[in-house]
Amino acid sequence: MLDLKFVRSNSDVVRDSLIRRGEGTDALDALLAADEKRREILVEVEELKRRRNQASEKVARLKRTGADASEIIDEMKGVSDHIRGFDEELAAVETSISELLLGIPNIPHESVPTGRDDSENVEVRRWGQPRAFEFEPKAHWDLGVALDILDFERASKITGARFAIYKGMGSRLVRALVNFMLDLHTAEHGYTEVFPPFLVNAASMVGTGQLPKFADDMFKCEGLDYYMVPTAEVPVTNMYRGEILDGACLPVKHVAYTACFRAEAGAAGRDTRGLIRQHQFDKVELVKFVRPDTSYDELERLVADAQSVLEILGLPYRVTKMCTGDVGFSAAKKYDLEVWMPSYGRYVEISSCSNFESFQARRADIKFRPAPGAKAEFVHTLNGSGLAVGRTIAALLENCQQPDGSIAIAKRLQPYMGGLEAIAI
RNA sequence: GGAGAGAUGGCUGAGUGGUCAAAAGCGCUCGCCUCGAAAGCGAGUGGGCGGGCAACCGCCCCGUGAGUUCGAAUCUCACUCUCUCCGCCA
Repeated sequence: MLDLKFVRSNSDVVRDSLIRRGEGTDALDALLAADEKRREILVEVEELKRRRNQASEKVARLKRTGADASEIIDEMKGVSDHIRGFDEELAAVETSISELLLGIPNIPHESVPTGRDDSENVEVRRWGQPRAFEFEPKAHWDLGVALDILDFERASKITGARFAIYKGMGSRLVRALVNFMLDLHTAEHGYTEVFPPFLVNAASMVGTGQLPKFADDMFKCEGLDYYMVPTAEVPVTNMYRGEILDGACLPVKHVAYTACFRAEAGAAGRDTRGLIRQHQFDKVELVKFVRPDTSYDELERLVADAQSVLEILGLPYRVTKMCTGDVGFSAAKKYDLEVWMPSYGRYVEISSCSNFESFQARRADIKFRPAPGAKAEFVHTLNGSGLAVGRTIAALLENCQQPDGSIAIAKRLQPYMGGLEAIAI
């Protein structure tokens, strides 16, 4: 959410941002009109309330001395009715203001390239070489089923499409990757581990920006105000909702494993095979709360932390900078890490690292006190996957497959796999 | 699920219809004292919104939302959360 005062006094900046994102500006115009209307009502109703307060004071004084105050009281009855009417009008305008404001996306950082969609994202760098196979490489869904470590058919029986069962060493591999990633980020990158609830309330979803705009993308528990987390970003960022953090504690860095649940409403027919697009997947997420003047440095470090997972696993990847049309609703700047996926013959997103500046902090009311006694300010929040486990497994199966269909296990992962060097039949 | 207690500022905690943004204490900031520090003493110290060039002025906020009243932290109702006891349970 943007600051209403900022929008009012910099409407041209906001308008330009919407145009750069390829969005309409009707909501902005409606917002500016509602804001003006609100201030008109406010001036009138506040004047009436001032009169009422003065009269109340007078009544109190008169009553204390035992004098009669009925004349003032009768007069104020009319004023109070008037106030009630204005207050109702005001509440209606304020409701529409907050709805409109919640629907306006963040302003992209100046370093974000202007572009219409993902085709105009900018590649920043590459690491590693896609392997030249001396045999016909198989897709991970074929490899996994052949090794009996993935079972999509039974998963669709017990639940439905876009679910998977990991079995045997496949299941072990999930556990190994989660543990490896958590160990790496806590021990080497200074993150504090968190294990949060997998269900969150609507206020949390609003806080990080999933609601109200993206209600169709997630699963809601029927009859309850609970949503299944689409990413650990939601519970972890909202841990500090409504709080003022001690400036001396910043940056606060958390790493969390959760299962993630996404409805994938707009993705019918896409990535229907394999582990790439599932309704349920596992992810280790990095979340930071930082001082505003450090947030872009922190974003670069966050990307480096995520990259190191791919490098240790020996998976070739590239980093792309999202353009204004693909940066996402809440982010001011976003990098994607894309891993080489032989079955796709291209790089596939495996991590998304964003700086939200104060957009989420304002929605979730997360502040910090820069120094003892100083005025509290909004923190900047960042997050990134470190990494998505399902896609990591897909990448490992495909990139580390051997001619006989077995999978070589990366050195750093072997201790987590009970010393296993390869998954074979 | 049943019974009861509670929710007040950065924290502890008083306030049960009329100058209450709210006592007191702690914490914090500044000053005095000191070679320096601690202690002590003094002053200050919540947030949001609006008007004004500014000094400043006004409105709102005591878990959330409705209501009663000329007037609500205080009374009524609903909800949420926390704690205690009972039941159930991985």
